[in-house]
Parts: sequence; C-alpha cells; structure tokens
Amino acid sequence: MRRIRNAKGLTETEFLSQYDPGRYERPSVTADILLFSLDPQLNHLKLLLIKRENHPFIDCFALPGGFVEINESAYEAAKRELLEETGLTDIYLEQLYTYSNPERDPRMRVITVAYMGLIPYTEAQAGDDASDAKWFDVSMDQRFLTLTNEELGITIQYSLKTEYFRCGRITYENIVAEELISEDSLAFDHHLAVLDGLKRLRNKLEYTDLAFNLVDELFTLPDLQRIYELILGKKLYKKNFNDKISEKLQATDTKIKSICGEKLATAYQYKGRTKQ
Amino acid sequence: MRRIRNAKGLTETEFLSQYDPGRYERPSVTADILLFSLDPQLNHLKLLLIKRENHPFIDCFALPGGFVEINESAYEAAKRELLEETGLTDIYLEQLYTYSNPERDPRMRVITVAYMGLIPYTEAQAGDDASDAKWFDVSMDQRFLTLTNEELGITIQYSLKTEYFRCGRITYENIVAEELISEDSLAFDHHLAVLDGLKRLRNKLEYTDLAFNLVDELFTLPDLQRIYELILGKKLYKKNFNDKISEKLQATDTKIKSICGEKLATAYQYKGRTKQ
DNA sequence: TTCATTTGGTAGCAATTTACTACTTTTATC
DNA sequence: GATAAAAGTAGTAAATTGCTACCAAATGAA
Repeated sequence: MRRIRNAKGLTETEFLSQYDPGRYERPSVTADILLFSLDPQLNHLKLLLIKRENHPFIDCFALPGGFVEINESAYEAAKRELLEETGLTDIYLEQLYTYSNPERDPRMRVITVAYMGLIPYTEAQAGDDASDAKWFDVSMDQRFLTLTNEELGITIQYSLKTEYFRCGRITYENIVAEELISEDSLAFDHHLAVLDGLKRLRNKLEYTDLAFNLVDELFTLPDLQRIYELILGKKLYKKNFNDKISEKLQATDTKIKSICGEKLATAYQYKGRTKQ
Repeated sequence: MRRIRNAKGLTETEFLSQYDPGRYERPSVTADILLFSLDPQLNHLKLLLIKRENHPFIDCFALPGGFVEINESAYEAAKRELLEETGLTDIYLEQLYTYSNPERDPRMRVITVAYMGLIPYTEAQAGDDASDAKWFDVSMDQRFLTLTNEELGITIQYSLKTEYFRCGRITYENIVAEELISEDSLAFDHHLAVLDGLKRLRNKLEYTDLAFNLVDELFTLPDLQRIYELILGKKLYKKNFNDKISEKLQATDTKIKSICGEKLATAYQYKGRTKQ
C-alpha cells in the first residue's frame, strides 16, 4: 500500500513529508460544556456558567470550555476543561452540536464543539465556590428562555419563536431565540447551545435513561418523577410513571425522605435495562 | 460596553487589536457529507462515496467533503462541497456529528463535521457519471455494515458488535464497528460516520418526516412503506402504516404505477403536519 | 375476454400503552 | 390519636400497536 503512487508519482511517505498543512487558513476549535444539574430541593434545572474576565463579552456569562489542544479529541478537551473548572470526573457527557458561524467570535474564527453533561443534584455544589463558575436556574417554555441566578441578582432572558424553514422537500418547525429581553446576555452565541441542550435533554429523557445521571445512588420515585416533570415541563401520571420506570429500578428495603414530598418513601437504585 | 476595561486595563478595541490568534496550534476543519438515497427499484439504500486520488488512503473510497473555508460555516461548506461534487442544491442536510480523534488523519490534525443529506431516488443519478463519485448500496444489520458497488465489483464490510460503556452512572449500549472484513476499506474513520448516519436515519425516520426527502413529488403508499421497511430493516403492517402516515399526505385523483408492486396505486403528495 | 394471481386498500380484534380518577396506606404534625 | 398530606395501588376509557383476514382493483396468461 505504501508503494502506491499518486497522480504526481509520489508514494505515501514522499507525499506526507511534502504535505504542507499551512496552506489552508485554519480556525481555532474549542470545546464548550453545558453542565446541567438540579438544585437540592428539585425546584429548578441548573446550568453552570462562567463570568468572562476578558474581551469580548467581558462580564457576560458564558459556557465553560476552552481550546481543543492539538493532541486531544474534542471530548477529551471537554472532560479536561470540566475537570479544571469544577474538579469533576467521570460524569455523563455527550456531544451536542458544533457551532461554526464565521461571525460568532469577533476576535477570530472559532468553531465550537458543544457537549452536554449531567451531574446528580447532590454534586451540584462542585465548582461553585471559590471560582467564577455559577449555577443558573434554567427554564424554557413556549415563549421564553430564562436563566437566573438569584444570589447575583442576574436574569438573562430571550424571547422564543417558532420558525419554519424549508430544507429539501420538507418544511421543518423549530423553536429559536427571537431577541434578548434582559439587560444581561450570554456571551457569543451560547444561547443557541443552551436552547439545543434543553431540547436534547427533553427529547432524550423520554427514550433513554439519561435522567439517572441527575439523581443520587439512592432515590425515591416521587423525586425521580419530579425531575422528569421539571425537565419535560408537564405533569406526569404517578401510576403510569411508576409502572413504566419501575422495571429499570431495584427497590431497596430502606426508606428515605423524599425531597419533594418530605415524607418517607422507598429508596430505589437504578438497575439498567432488564433484557439486553 | 466598549469602554469596559479588562484585568490588564484594556478596552475591547485595544484588546482585540492586540489579540494574536496564532498563539494556539490550530487544527484543520473539514465538512464531510453522508448523502443517502435509494436505487430506482427501491431495493437498496444508497450512499455516495468518492474514490481518493491521493495519499493517505489512496484508491480507498471516502465521504465527499472538504475544508471549511475561513469565511463560511461548516453547513455552508457542506452545501458547497455537495454542489461541487454532484451539482445538487436545496437538499435536506443536517449536522450529524463531529469527529476529532487526533490520530484520524496521518497528515495532520483534522477535525471533521459530518452532515447527513437525503435526496429522492429520482435524483440519485446526479454526480455519478463523469465524476469519481459512486453510489454504494448500504446495509446494516446486527452483525455487519456492508457497502457494495456491483458495477465496480467492490464490497466493503465491517463486523459489528454491541459495546457497553459507562458514562456517568449509567451503562450505555452501543453498536460499533469491530473489524474490517473485506479487502477494501473506507478512508480515515469514515466507517464511524456511516454507522452514525445510519443510526440517525433509522431513529429520525420513526419520529420525523425525514422520509419524504427520499421520495419524488408524487409517490404511492406501497413505495413509501417499502422505503420505511428498507431503512428500518423490519416489516411494517400495511394498515397501521397507512392509517398513521395518511394524515400527513394529500391524496391526488390520479393513480401511478407503484415501483415495488408494479400495479396502479393512488398517488399522494406530502402535506406536512396538519395541526401546527 | 376470461380467469387466476398478485397487489392495493380496508375491516376488525386482541394486546398494550396512555390519559385520567379514585381510593387505600403510610407518614408527619399537632 | 386525630388530621392532613404524601406514598402507593386499582381500575377504566381512549388511543395505539401487533396481527389476521378479507374485498376490490390491476395484471398477465390462457
């Protein structure tokens, strides 16, 4: 294989030694992370943001992240940045989307691979204190995307609209940000990633076991249901929820206080798929 | 806002003029496209591949694609490359995944944003003749990923296995390529993208209207069902399929020959969602 | 033209899932 | 120990899915 020659008569080794990657103007690539969690009372979905200390978007909050080094994958970069920012390892992390609009960073061409991470509400204190990372309450309904940090007195809000766009033969429906309502805003185009992350989270909650990354080792059914309702933004029927989810769960013989109801309830742990 | 000074006392304009993007070693970024279609007899799912004329992977087939220029988004790059390769415009194209393993290209660091495109079986001749682009039959079952071009006498086949990996608290199940079976192979890590594309296609077929990008303006129910069955890899029940899909369709008063059954059948066109 | 065969299209029913109400048991509080 | 609220269970109507059967329309061969 190494002996095969190309149109200019070069073998692979010859070709590679002559190859000049500098010919093309290259963008910078960063990995940013949407780290979701919940507050300990299970009242809000939370997102970790970091205050920017530098231009552009100085003093705006942004997703944690950083440059993908030349010898690591974007996934490894995301894990590394998360470790540096929060000290967390071994967390659920999946690739979300890649943002590549040439205008998205005024400094230079930056392409960002966004990841979505989930951590249990019991660990959501990590990285908060001593650093500039802060947890914001996130909510998305039909009309608004809202991020709030009560402690800092900051609310960031975008109005939403349903957009219809044609792609190929089909017209697609999509919820997009319309305009910034609040005085504060997110840095860069990070509101796009937050929207995409919330949509992905909602979507995958319904057909995967994603949710168990948000709870502790032991949890109660009412609390688990609360989390589903919080993220999906709708009430679920207790009976149906319990029937369906219980096949993924292992009941323990202990009872623990449920967070949302404040009464004793059977403690469960995640069992995983029964049939594989 | 422009007057705010950072830690070094610089305003935004001062900061940006001093900013040196060259500090970081940057990867090249390409956009590659998985263009799916069907053969005119609706017997196979098809994927467009291009024979590489150069090292590395010379003579191997690869996904069409190319460098993302410095003033275009990855999506625009994908559209441009597709136009250059096949002459096609206005086709369905969605971002699939970003591949960033540092070892994936022996020449240099290349990060690839993969897109998935769909075109109707009536247009799948485009780009085939006169160019080095060729349509391959694709199939994926429990055990193998197979790409064939009978005309060229080429078969590329990978064995598959179910992998279990822990991420966060949960163990996930995933179908991955195990090893190359055939003599020929795909270039780079393009088999990963093909697998991911097929999974995405299957998945979205069940809850979106993706499939209508694969059919002509007018089509019959048996043919549409055939396409679903082909991609999903399972039989569907005629009655249920018709009941469910017909609310997205507009029946015409003409009948056309169905491709799979070769008898006259009502011609339908896509209507889109009834309630919006 | 007729007739057997194949395909398009529809009916219907059992099993499962979803939407929803109601009730019993357990737990915390006064 | 009474009361209120939450945990947990029962059950039922409506919708969806899995599956079989049938009739009508179209094709092709006699």
